[in-house]
Order: sequence, then C-alpha cells, then structure tokens
Amino acid sequence: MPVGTLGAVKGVTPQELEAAGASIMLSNLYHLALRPGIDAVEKLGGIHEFTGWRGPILTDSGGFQVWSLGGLRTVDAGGVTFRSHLDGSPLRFTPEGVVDHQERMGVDVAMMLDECPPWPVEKAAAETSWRRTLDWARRARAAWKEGPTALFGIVQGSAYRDLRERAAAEIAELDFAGYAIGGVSVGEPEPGTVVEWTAPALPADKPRYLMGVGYPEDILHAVAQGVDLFDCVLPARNARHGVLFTREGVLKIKNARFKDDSRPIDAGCSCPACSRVSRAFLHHLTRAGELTAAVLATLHNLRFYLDFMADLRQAIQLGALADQASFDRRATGEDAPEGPDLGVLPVSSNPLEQRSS
RNA sequence: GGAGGUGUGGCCGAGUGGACAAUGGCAGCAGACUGUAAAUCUGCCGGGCUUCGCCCUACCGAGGUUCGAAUCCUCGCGCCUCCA
Repeated sequence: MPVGTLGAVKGVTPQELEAAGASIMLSNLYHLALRPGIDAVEKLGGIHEFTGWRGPILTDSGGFQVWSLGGLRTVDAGGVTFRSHLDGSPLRFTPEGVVDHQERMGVDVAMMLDECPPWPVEKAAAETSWRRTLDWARRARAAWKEGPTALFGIVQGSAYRDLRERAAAEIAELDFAGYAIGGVSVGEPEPGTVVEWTAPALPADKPRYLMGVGYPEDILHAVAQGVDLFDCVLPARNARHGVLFTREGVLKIKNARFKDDSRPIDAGCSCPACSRVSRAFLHHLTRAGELTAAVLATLHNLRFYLDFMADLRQAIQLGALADQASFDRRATGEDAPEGPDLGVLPVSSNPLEQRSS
C-alpha cells in the first residue's frame, strides 16, 4: 500500500498511482482529522470522492502519530490526549471515536487506536501498554458497525516473544476483519524475528498486515511468514531524497558517479522515468532541486515496489516462491551495481528456505 | 586630477588587536531515512600527519608597529561611488 498520509502520495496524482500498479492506498485519520477535518471530508462525499482515489483506502488511526510526534501526551484508560503538530491545540482520541471517524469518512479498512511503544521499552511497560491496547481493541470492536468499513485489530507487545504470542491470541479472539502487526522496525535489534513469532499466530483466513515495513528484504521475509499487506513510506520518501531501488541494488542518484550515466535507472523497469530518461538526467534534476526529480523518482520507486509485490504474488500462485533466487538480490538492496559481488543473501539465512508450505 | 569606500577560504558574506584555520549561506563530497511534523536531516569541506591532538601555509601584495595582526600604520595594486 503506497502511503498517502494526507490523501495523496506526495508528488503523485491518483491516475499516476493507478498506472504504477497500486490497488489500494493508505491514508491517515490523524492528519485528515486535523486538516481538513472529518466533517469536511464527510460533506465532500467521503474520502474516495475527496481524494479522487478509486481503489480501496486503508487509514491508520493515528496511534502511531501519538507516539512518534513526541511532545505532550497523556494516556489514560479512556484514550489519549495530545497536541496537534500543526498548532499545538489539544486533541482527544478514543477507541470509539477513532472507529467512528474512519467510518464517517467511508474508508474501506479502518485501524483501531493502538499504543505503539518506542524501543527500547521495559517488558513491564510493554505489557502495561499492551493491556491498554487490548482494552481499546475490545472497545473498538464493540463500536464497529460492521458495515462497509472493515476494522482491523493490532498486535503489539514490543520485542518480547511471550507478549507477542499472547497478544496475537487475544486479539484474534475478537474477530476483527483483519489483523495487523504493529510496533515493528522501531529500532529493535531483530524486527524479522518479531514477525516470525507473530504472523503465524494470527488467523490465516484473515488478512495479515505488517504496519510500516519496510525494505524489500523485510517484506520478502514477512511474506514467507504469511503476511499479506504492507505499507511503508520508504519508497516515496527515499525517492524524494534521491535514493532509488533497482533490481541491481540501491542507487543514490545524487552521487557524482551518475553525472554521465546514460543508462536508465533500472533496465528492467517500465516506469515513466525508466522508459524516458537517463540516470544522468535524474541526477541533474535532483541536484538542481527540481520538483520533477522527486516526481520521477517516486513513480519509479513505487513501481519497483509494486512490481516486486506482483512478482511475489505470482510466485506464490505458481508455488515457486522458494525457487525465485532473483528475489534475493532484489530484496537485499545492496549497493553494488559496479562490483562483481551483488550481495546475494546467504542460503542459510534465506527466509524462503524456511517456509514449510 | 580630487574625495571617499572596499579587497576574507570555489562563490557570496561575517569578523575590525589575542578565545581565528577564521560565523553563516551556497556550491562540492558522502551518509541517514521503515503505520510521513521529512522536496528532510547529519557529517566532511586550506594542506599534511600518529587526526580528542600536532605541524605547515593562510584573510590582495610588500614592508612596519606589537609579546601577539584578517583586524593598526605606510607604500603599491585592483575594484566601486561621488566631484572635476
């Protein structure tokens, strides 16, 4: 899911997002609630009409923002009180209110309000935090109208195995439309391991969504663990910062070595950038601070990620995922386009080899 | 011809006797980014070395004053403004 926090992927039109191969877009309740406001979105015909995105939309609840924005916040049993990053005005989020807001905007998939503790966190604190999230999950579940908006539960539990396993079991009992794994890749030493504990413990007949992850290799690993859905700002943000994902590794297009490079970004890509312009041109535009550089780079990275996911889907259907050694190289993102060693994952660490079915 | 001003590291531009190898910005070289407060942020950026430190060469040029000068004085050179 490409991330369009404010209703659009930065620098990309809905048409371009479609053309890149996106089928669903992620947006954010917190941001839209602050501006333009839930009422405004509702009055303008709902989030699809408002944004022009015709495919499904999943919104994050803002639980992540409460914890990532820093500043003043007060968590109590009822919900969270914190401050707008725009003007400092106080805001109150409750599990029920968050569900209601997302339903009113007409999103296809709503996320429950959760508590996403940063790393490192003591086990006791992680457990207290999880209890609150579980309580909020029950309240969100009760508030959910079970109409056109699906509601997903979220598993937390930081990097503690027993917490994660309990959390998965407890949240699964609540019978949400889908389940998300939150709080991963927030600085913990082995994010992949958390996925290994958690994903298989969630119902296989419901969508499993790994929130905010990640690099292609992380996604590859998680897919092997049974995860179905992903979102990440990385392809879009890195694109804006001049970092491009390719089948040969990561390109930092601002680097001087691309000054005279007439090749396309990725010979195996058919995105608008790769099919028309050279690395040298994108290098030039990027250095010049030209807006179009960000647009082209974003279209490319989005296409790269979406192609990667499409190839994974196809491999799964063919039962050939484990044979696709080419994924390894693509997934590692090693920056070695000119060296002989392309940094292929060692076989022993290849998550696909561990996949039993 | 006269009067005044000005000359700083690739560029712009602070500094006007010691805390100055010299603030900033730009350019340059690299790095980071994971449910987006991000078209952002960080490091390096005269030369050399054993790089928390030391040595050398440095603020137009040449002299000088001083324990000490990018900073003060003299002369020269360049540029700018005004008067003739």
